[in-house]
Amino acid sequence: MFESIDPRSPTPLYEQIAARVRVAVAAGDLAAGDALPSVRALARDLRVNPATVVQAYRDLAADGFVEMRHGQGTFVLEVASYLRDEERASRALELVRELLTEAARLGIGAEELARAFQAETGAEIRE
Amino acid sequence: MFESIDPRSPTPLYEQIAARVRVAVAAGDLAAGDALPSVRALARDLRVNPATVVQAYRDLAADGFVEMRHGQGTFVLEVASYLRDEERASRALELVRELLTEAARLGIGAEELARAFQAETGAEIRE
DNA sequence: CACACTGTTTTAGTTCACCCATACAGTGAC
DNA sequence: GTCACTGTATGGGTGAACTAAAACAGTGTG
Repeated sequence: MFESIDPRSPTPLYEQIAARVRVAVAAGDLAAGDALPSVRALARDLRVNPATVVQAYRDLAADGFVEMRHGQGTFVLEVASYLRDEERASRALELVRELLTEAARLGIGAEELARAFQAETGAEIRE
Repeated sequence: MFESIDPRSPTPLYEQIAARVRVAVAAGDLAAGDALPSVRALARDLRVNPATVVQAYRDLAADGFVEMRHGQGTFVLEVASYLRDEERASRALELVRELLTEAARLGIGAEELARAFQAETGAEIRE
């Protein structure tokens, strides 16, 4: 589930790990109540220090995504499940609208954004 | 022109200074060909080290906003259209990256965003 | 030339985010 | 209790970003 962690990426390891968990939850690979890999197990798999995984988990806990239970494990919370399917699509639309608004303020049009989006994600965009 | 610099702000001093110049240019307070305050003069006014002002000016020069002439001063450039395009493209990329980061926090991937973008702008996107 | 301005370069100190290592503490099965 | 797991807490090493200081170099005037 957490194969591709890139130590040379400019984004910190703990953020990459947290992002993986968020994606897994959003994609339904992890449901509310499910246990995440233990700190040590995941650290071993990713060849990373346990404290780094802890930092990722702590961030997720601060956001209300998961709950850390001393001696038991880290578990996905209910709240995370509302971000699914239509809800996700709607949230995506909202984010895109914010992007377009902010861009318009700078005189940047949709075409320019499309190019940037394509450059960043590799997606092919046509007008 | 550069009164309000806040040393306690989390945004670096040199970025604050550079931002002031951009605003001044955008607002027309500084026209093409105008000289910026000298490194030392501005540093004295802002009670900041000259090297800090240099870094701000260097950033602006790298963006094509100004030109630093050894022994003469720093001058606002004619904003050639291709430079504006470059600046716009760079800002667009920055905005898209923020979008992707924010989306990732919610477990929303690039694909979902591409769909939303297409729905909102009518642009055709292919993977 | 000297002089007073301009930007340039180099070096260094401070701070902070990131990551790691290690010891500490709770939980549950046996 | 003991054991094997779980998360917790503390301190340290590393490197990058930021700011500063000082010495170096170009320009134009008299």
